[in-house]
Amino acid sequence: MPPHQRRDRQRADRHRLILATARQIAETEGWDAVTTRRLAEAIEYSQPVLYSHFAGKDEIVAAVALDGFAELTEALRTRSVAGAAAGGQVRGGQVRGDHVGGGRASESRLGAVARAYLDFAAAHPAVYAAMFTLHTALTFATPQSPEPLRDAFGVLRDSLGEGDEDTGDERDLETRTEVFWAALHGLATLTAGHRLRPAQADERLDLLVAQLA
Amino acid sequence: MPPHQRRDRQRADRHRLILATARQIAETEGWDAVTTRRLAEAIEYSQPVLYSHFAGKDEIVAAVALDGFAELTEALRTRSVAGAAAGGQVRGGQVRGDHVGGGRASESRLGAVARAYLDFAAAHPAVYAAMFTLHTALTFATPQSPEPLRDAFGVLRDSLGEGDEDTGDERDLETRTEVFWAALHGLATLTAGHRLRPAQADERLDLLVAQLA
DNA sequence: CTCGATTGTCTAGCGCTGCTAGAATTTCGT
DNA sequence: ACGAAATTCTAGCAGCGCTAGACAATCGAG
Repeated sequence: MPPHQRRDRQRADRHRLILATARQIAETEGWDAVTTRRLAEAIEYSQPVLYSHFAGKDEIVAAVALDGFAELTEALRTRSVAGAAAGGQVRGGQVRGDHVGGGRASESRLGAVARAYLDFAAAHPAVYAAMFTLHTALTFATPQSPEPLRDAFGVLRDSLGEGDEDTGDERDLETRTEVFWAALHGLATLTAGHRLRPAQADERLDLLVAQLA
Repeated sequence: MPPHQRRDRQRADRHRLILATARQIAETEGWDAVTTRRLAEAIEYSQPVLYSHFAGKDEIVAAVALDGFAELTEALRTRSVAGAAAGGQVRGGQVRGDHVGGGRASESRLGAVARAYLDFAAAHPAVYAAMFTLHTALTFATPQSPEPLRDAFGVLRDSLGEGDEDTGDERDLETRTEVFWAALHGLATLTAGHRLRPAQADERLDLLVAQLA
């Protein structure tokens, strides 16, 4: 009955093209350069086409942010196990191609996750800005939060709560995770804004991990 | 020879009026509502007058941010000594009129400063956004940084380095201050973005202070 | 295979933004 | 009181997000 499959597939492709193009422009020239006219020209369609996929520019940014959360989660997961094992080379996903930080001989799982987080923010500043700085209408810290958001938070929590498995204070673990996340987020944004001494990045990370362990 | 004093004074008044109005609109309706037309109408002048005081809108935001740093420094200083003493009521500056947090019976100086920081960010979210989130062209972490910026950082550093006065590691103190600031900034922004559980604010602050002490 | 209907796309334009050139006005020194 | 200088305003430009209505391509039925 429905051989509209091709049209649907083409439409989905264009959907992804819009997001990838928006992301690429944002990453190279900043989000201010991502205008509807510019984006439409880049995908070789007219502006109204964008609005047949997304309700508006905000929704495009939100979609990029959501993808970012999924990629961040994957990066944290990958580096989490790698860091716990030996700190081996990282494969797959969005991280490949970036000159990721040290990959130290032996690093705590907490340190590996923290480093992965800051590496992600540094490697994809525009996506990170879409996730946190630009006020997308994504809700947080509630059951209504989209899945990728809660997943990312979950990896952070797991990396904190591995030492004391059954010590009971799960409420405290949630709070510790929030503080951990806040510290990482602060380091990420202040670093991106050139508000911290660039050379001391590793020093700050080590200190943070030491204080939280 | 120069009785232009009145004109100069009026001009300075108008300068302050512009900043105060911009800040007020931003604080009540967000920075998006601060347009040059809106601002010009509010001060009862035409738009070009704004450009005889500031090079552009960005410079207005930057000026508000700079004022914010001075006020933050004062708030931290005040609450720092108050917290070290007994945690008494706070007076003066921008904090008056706000229902500042607890004012606990006895709190560490570190805790008092941290609380003052988060209170400031919560009480003046638009100013705090101008200081950090909006990408003003203010430089940091260099000798060229404007004085109020280095002052605010200095208060944080002092609150961290009071225990071990002459233990030598001043380099480490600088790094500890950066991490402290990053954690506070992360808590402030994530809280403002409703990304943390509102009820656990005190819990997070206590945990952070305990980990850094 | 053709034709009407449906779907998809584009052109053109609205109200808004930050910003500025040049005209009109006010204020000043003589 | 008048010409010069400083100040302020009117009007407009290019670009923004977004949308209505005209146009073109594709589809299903006869």
